[in-house]
Amino acid sequence: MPKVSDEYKLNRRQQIIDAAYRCFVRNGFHETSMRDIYEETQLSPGAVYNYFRSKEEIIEGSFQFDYERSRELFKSARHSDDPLKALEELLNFLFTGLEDAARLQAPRINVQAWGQALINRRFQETMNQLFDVYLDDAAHIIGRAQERGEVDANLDSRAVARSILSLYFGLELQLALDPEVNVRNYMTVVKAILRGSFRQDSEKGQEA
Amino acid sequence: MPKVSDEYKLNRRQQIIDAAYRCFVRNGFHETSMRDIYEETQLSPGAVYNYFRSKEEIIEGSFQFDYERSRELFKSARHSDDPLKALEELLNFLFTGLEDAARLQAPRINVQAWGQALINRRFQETMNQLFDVYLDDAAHIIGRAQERGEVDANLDSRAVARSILSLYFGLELQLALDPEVNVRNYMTVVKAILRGSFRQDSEKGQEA
Amino acid sequence: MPKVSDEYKLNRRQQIIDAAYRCFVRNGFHETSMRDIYEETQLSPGAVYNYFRSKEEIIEGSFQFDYERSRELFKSARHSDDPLKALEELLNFLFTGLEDAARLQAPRINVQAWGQALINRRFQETMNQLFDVYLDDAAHIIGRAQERGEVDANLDSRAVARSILSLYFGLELQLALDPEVNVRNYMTVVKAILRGSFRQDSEKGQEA
Amino acid sequence: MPKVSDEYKLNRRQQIIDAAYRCFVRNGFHETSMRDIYEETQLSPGAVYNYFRSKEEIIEGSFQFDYERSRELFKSARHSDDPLKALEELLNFLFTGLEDAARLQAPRINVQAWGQALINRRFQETMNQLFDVYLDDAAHIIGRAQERGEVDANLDSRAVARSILSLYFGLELQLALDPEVNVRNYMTVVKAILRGSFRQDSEKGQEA
DNA sequence: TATGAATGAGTATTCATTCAT
DNA sequence: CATGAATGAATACTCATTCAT
Repeated sequence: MPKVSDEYKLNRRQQIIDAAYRCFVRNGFHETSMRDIYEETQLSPGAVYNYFRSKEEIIEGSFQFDYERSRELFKSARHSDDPLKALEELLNFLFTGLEDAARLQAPRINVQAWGQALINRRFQETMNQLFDVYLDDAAHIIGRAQERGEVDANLDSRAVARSILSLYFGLELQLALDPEVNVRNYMTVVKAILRGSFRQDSEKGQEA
Repeated sequence: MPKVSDEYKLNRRQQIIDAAYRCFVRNGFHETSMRDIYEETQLSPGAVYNYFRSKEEIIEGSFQFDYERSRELFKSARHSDDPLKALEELLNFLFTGLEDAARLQAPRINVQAWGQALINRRFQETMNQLFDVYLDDAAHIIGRAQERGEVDANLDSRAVARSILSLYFGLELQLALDPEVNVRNYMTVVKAILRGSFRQDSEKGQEA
Repeated sequence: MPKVSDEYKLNRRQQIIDAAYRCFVRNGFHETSMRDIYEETQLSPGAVYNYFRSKEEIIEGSFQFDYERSRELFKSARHSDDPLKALEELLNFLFTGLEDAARLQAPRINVQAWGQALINRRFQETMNQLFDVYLDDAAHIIGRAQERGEVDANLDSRAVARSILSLYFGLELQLALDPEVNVRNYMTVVKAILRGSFRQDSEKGQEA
Repeated sequence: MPKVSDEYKLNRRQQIIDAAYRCFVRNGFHETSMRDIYEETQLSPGAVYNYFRSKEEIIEGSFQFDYERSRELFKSARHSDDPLKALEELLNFLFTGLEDAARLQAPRINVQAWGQALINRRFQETMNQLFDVYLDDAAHIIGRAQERGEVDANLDSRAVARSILSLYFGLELQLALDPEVNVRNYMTVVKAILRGSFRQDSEKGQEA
């Protein structure tokens, strides 16, 4: 086979990642052998190794957050006039994305990736970077909401950011174990928390 | 060699689990070989296999939620006069437990266990059972709070329960990646959410 | 299988080396696969790896010069009253050893080892050490013979030592390619060289 | 692409051999992959295979004694009036050639080729042929010297020839391991052996 | 019960070679 | 002639598990 277009190569690469993805969803990273992958790909072992240097590289290739898009949204939320509203819109985007991802069983991959991140240096760094960026942005947004008197100023803004992250990743975990989880209802709850309408006024009235 | 007391056997069993636990924290389930385990145990391979039928059994043995105690607390919370208060106390207990567990690096084990649950039938069943029980109890408590007009009745009680579960497991994930996470501050945020004091009145005043 | 005597283990080790030796003689280091070795051993792959950490270790184990014995002889030759006679006896021993070794096809292994020494650091060091020791000793012996007026003092003693080494290794090479080479006749020539009786007086008489 | 001149093809062929030679000197035949070779050549795998049918053919191509020239010299030495003198000149030529070859690290290739000859039929035949021709010629020359009373007639002429071959190949081995070996000094020793001046008269005088 | 030597299916990866373009 | 993607048999080595002592 002669020289081949970059597109051809990217397609092949994607083909391998897709095949690996299906294997990983079925059997996990460790129960999936290279054999499984290249049989699923309908390629020869050598062909797979033309596109990836190792199994680990394939694993890394198989989970890709839409990092760019969400980072962008976080950034713009930082400068919004109404930080909580921007945060809500952002979460709306993220949770909707999760709903789609769940249909592709991405949570199954990602939950395994968390475990991998505890073992593998490169994974860990990627994961930490991701978390830190999100935490920083979210904490900043919360901080601004606190300045505006919209969020209890006594709360640690980073802790609030962590709780929001938990609401996201906790849902991802639950979706991994059960893809039928009703994401819409869950989102409604998250919004209620952000809006302060989770707890009813009745009691507050009593307290007042 | 003569028959040996049950206590002796239990001790040996625990000794193996402890050794395995240390290995798993260090290197994860899959990067830990049986060799690693029996070297850490100072036992022979055959000896280990006298107490566990397989590596998988050891893995299963190595993560044990304090299932009994928390179930009990959930049960009693179900019948409390002040469900939200009972829930808060319950979460207080669970989060404090997590703080302790983090010192033993248990979250590192549990996060891996989530990944394992996606692959391994038995793990999955255990995990689902656990989740379902917690979800059922928490949803029931929330339902009662809704009946009492303390929580927005429009929210799906199970979705609320899921969000609470997320706040717990999301923290566990963050602790696995970074054991220095400030659990106290996080708990304060969770309480603020439950009490409805997360969002400030200022804006609500405007709405009124 | 329980704990086993050291003798047992040494025997197994030797059994593996012997099997590998036969394979190497047949097919060389590189054309011999681990599979060949453990099939020749009638052992399982794992069993072989209980005794050797790698194929390379087996290769190293498979060629063992009688280093100790010959070193000893070299040493004592250094202090002999009649250095050339001692050297001759020494060579007698070495060549006879080679004759025996040739029956076991050892030269085939050693010639390959020379090639390996050019590639592999550890081999090279071993080989160089061996050569240096022999060269030093032989050069010293020649030096003493020169002092006694028995060898042309204009010759570089180390170069003489090198030529003696060549007579040895050159024979080994020839034996590797053809085990039927007549070692006795060859030894006679070497002795004639050492004794100066290789070249006939006839011509010298003419010169006188 | 159009048909191409023979010169072009020969150049390409030589280019590949040169590249392979460099690789073999560095890493040996077996640690050198075809990949190494065609990367060193700056050619594609397919291109290399247009000029050589296999890796083995490249290996064969990479070591080429100046067979023709030395055969010629041997032949003429056979018919010389002064056989020993002719032999000395011949060796002079061969050793000088070795000195040059050592600068190109040819001994490193040849020592490996000896090992290869033990494994590979074609190599073995080539090598044996070479040896036999040399041995036959050298033995014949020695025989003539014996007839002329210049060499001890009791020595087996073929054994003498073998010892001379050893002096040559033994030096090659030593040069492979250490290219700094002083070839000039070594040649002086070889000449002294041929001339019978290696051993001093002093002792002989005593014997007389 | 404890031992640890032995098992052998399984692993990721390599690499000489081919052939469609 | 040149390209280089594809092939796939072969490789060294691992590791959960067994079982004779």
